[in-house]
Amino acid sequence: MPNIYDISERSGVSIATVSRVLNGSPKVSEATKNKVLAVMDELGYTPNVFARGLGLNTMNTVGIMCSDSSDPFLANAVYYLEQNLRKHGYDSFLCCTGYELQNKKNYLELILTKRVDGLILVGSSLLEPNDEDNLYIKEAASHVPVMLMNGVLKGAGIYSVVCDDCGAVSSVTERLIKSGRKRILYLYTAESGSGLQKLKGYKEALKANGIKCDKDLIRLLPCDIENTRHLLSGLYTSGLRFDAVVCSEDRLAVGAIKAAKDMGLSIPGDLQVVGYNNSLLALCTDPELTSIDNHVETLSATAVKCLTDVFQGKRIPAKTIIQNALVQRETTRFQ
Amino acid sequence: MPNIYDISERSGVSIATVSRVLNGSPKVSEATKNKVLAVMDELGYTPNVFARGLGLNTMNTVGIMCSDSSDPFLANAVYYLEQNLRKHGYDSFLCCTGYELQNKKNYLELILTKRVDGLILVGSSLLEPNDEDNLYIKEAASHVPVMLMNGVLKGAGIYSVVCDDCGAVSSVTERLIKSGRKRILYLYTAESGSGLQKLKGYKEALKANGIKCDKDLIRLLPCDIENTRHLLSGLYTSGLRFDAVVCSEDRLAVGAIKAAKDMGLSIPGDLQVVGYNNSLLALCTDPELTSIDNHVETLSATAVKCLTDVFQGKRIPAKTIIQNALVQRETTRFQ
DNA sequence: TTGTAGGCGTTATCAG
DNA sequence: CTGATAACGCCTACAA
Repeated sequence: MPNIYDISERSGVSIATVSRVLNGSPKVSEATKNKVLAVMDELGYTPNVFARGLGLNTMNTVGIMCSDSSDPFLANAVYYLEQNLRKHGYDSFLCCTGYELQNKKNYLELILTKRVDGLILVGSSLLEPNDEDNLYIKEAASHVPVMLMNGVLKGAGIYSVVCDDCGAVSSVTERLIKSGRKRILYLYTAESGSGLQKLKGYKEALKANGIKCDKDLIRLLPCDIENTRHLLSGLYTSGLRFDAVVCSEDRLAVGAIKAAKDMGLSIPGDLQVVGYNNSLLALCTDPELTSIDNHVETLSATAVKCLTDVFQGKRIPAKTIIQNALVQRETTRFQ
Repeated sequence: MPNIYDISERSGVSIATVSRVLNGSPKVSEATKNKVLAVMDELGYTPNVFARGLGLNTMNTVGIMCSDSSDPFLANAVYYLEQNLRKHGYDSFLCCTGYELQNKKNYLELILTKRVDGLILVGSSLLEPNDEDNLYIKEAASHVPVMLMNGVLKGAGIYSVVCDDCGAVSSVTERLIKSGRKRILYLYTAESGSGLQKLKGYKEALKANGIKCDKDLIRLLPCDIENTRHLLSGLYTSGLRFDAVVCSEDRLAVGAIKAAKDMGLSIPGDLQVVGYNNSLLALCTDPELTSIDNHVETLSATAVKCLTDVFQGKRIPAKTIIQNALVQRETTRFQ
């Protein structure tokens, strides 16, 4: 592989001049510039990123961390993030941490080792409910800017882009109530930031409409179709009644739809169902699932925009909120 | 950030010794080793990857290229690849190219620029049907080893890990035939490597069972649920008859299931449906979808294993074949 | 406009 | 076992 000396020699100029051409310095005569470029082309020269990084201490790379990139929502996010970063001239280092705190810590350290220019943490599942367990993130933020996507954490160098999860759930719950539903089941999978926001929205809507919150109607469960299906069937068999289900994940909603069939309930007549994320799954069920769309694309684009703004020394708000939208399909019936 | 000189100074040894400790060289006395380690710990020392890369010309990083990491199959693959690479001590550079040839070329060049140690190209959609359009990959393989996951290309430094797509489709088609189906529709989305392999399997099964291949029953279409649904309904309305559908993607199969409902056909009685990839979608439909599982996890693990073997100078076969398995659910009825 | 020389932080090759 | 010292390839004052 040719280096800057080869180019220098071949084109009869010094390495400094070659370097200048490489970096588009204005103080190089057109003639020498063309000559050098020609030689570079001829020899198939590519600058060595290590050498460059060594001096500049940057490699135009952003680390993306998520718990599990095979989760449909996160997969989408990772995709859009990568696309947007590239558009801004940055490459992506991907890192899937799983759900254990110690792993998250290890990976974060590892990724910092790689001298990334910034960090994007995707998904609220990366944040621990206990605030002191997130100290390692604050520590990281003292080295490079950290963007949280769908999660909020306060600290210097930490920025968040989030959906209005609370508002979205509150709004849809309210619409269910207005359509006559009184016993609305709420299913969620994690006590994570957005999980709690959504729950908050649910409770707010009930309260605003004078409905007492029934603990039996709020269920924390793993994110699994079959499991949800059995749980709901079980609850129904044991006498619990509900006329709507709001879920924090589309997967739960799929389970709910299947359970309805088991229980002989018609959708949306006997039971209305709302999912979250508006993923591909929403189009696969029968009837098709009404779901809250959290605009991953916008969310990702905003995260990248904010991060690159920070790189350029601009000041940006610590928290940016994106509105989400309800996509109505066949599992609900309200205006 | 402390460097090797700081450690050297503080611990009273030369940088050479520090470096030896860093790399676990055996010829360092236990005493000095401990002393150095203590200082490193105290100062929170992290070796600079750029400097290291500069000398070694490697950063223990593998580039992962795929067309679209939000595709459920590719998302899974990316996830498992990342996990496995990390297990072997490699980091992942992710690159989503989209489907245009020129972009693929650009990204490949870009990723090589980053001095990755190897390349994994995921999904047959990265390969062009026209062989000379894949020259850029062969070119890349002259620099670093290239692993193709679910695609085959011959050339020095190019290795493939693939499923037996042909065999899997052939087998399931044969079972449909044995169960009495005669007019089996075959839907596929791309003339890519695995797309053609699957088609080949379909044709082989027909031939082996003395059924003439009807061109009308083979359809190339975009990978979209709604579109598939309408196409099938349209075909049916216009008089085409079929009693089974084999699809190259689960998404197509979802469309087929919905179309069956539109047409008033019962599944699996009037119509049996088989999908491909055994993705989450297969669990969302009603009835649940029988699908061919191509063992992404095994596939990914194998790809990484092979690549790291190559790194270590081992000789590995140019092509490794993984068997896939049929997961029977409710859209088929055969033994 | 161009060239010279020093530095970035490691690793590796020699001597001791 | 340990220490000097020369690469590795690029960037950038500073000089010319």
